[in-house]
Amino acid sequence: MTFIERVYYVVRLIPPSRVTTYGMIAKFVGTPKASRMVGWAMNSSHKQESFIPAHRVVNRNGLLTGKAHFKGKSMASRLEKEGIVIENDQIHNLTELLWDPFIEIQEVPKDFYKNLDI
DNA sequence: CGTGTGACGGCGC
DNA sequence: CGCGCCGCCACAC
Repeated sequence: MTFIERVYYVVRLIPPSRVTTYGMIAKFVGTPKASRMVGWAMNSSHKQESFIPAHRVVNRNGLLTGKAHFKGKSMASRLEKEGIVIENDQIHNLTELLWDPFIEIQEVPKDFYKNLDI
């Protein structure tokens, strides 16, 4: 799988009312220092046919840094609809809501890390 | 091919 | 503590 495919795969697994961070996704997909690339991937995620809950990806402090890229319903309102409380574009109880892919994802497709050296 | 561009993160000051 | 620098890397052009 390509970098983008791996990122989309992980983001699709984030359940409602939970969030994860760009850094965690970057680490999980095998490029721990490429967290910016995760944001870059989210930028074009809306073009995908299947739904990708990009609003559930926030920065390490729980800030909604990607909010400017949402058309229609805002990033905050999408999260609030799932019961997440936001104040000043920031999730307060991030540690409780955090969805850690290393803990939550039991197994990945065989070709997930195919073109990657780890 | 070369280069610019980020929805980030870590580290130093 | 906050702020700013810089490494990062997939992709468009």
